[in-house]
Amino acid sequence: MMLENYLKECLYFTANRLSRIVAKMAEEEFRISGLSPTYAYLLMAVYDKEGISQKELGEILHLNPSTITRFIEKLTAKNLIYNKVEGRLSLIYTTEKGKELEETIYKCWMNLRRRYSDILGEKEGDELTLLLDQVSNQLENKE
Amino acid sequence: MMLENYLKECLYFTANRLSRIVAKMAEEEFRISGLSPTYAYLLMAVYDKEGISQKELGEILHLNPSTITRFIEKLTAKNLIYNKVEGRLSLIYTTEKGKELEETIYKCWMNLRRRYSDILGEKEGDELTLLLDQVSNQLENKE
DNA sequence: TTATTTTGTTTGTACATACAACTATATATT
DNA sequence: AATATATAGTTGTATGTACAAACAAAATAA
Repeated sequence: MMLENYLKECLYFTANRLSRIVAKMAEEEFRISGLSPTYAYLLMAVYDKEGISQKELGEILHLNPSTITRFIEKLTAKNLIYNKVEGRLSLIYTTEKGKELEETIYKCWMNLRRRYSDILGEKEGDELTLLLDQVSNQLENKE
Repeated sequence: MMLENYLKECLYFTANRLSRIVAKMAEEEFRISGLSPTYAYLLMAVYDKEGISQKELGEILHLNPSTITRFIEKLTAKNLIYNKVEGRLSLIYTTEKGKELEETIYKCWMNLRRRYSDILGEKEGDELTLLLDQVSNQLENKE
């Protein structure tokens, strides 16, 4: 069998490739917010729950604690969030400047969605997204 | 709407998450080869065509030229491949030591496949993989 | 034949992310 | 109350990958 077939029959390879393609699109769409997409999503999580802990952020975003720490650092440096240490917890809040970004981020989110929907079809895009979510859950629970 | 819904409705987020989960599985399965999966795939591409150029490697693996250069460096340092410069091309060949890895890599590839098939179902896993390949092609051609 | 453009590769730099080891706080056990 | 264990966050370090700019060779135009 030819190599290309091996590759396209490997979930690691195809998932990885798709992820890079979509990541590039997402970076472009979020550029006007001045943030890369994951940072924007972290902010969204704080809009959703002011005073959220880092642990919760990690759970929602499916990122490692150390990654969260690093993201918090950067967003704090940009003066978009701040944290209040409460015992061993570090609770995260948006600053005024952070709040001002909410509209923009939401717009980016919509633009990204429209961008791939235009190519894949709205229904197909949504179904794919849902499918990937379910598959991830399966893979994470079953081991 | 709650944030978690926004996230699982975003292809960037779900594709990225899946990719990280599968990447971790793949790294574990390829560990016995001493290579991370993408390096192993590069080697497979050289098995498939001794004397392949870096450009071709990039096209097959869907990686940037600069990334290929870096991978070549590492695999050369491990004495698994070598290159022959031919004009402006750099042609890649496997060394003896590289050839010895072929069996092992193939086994890792199979193990990885079995591992996620056991969770997702063989048919479902294959269909998903094919779907991701098609979606990636769509997204890359349509812009 | 020289000058220009194109093509393939490399180098510097940057970023998202992870893991392992560590620190600090909180809870449970003796 | 003192000690042990669990939990939350941080720090050092590593890795895969990309982009932009540089470089070198080849192809084309002058």
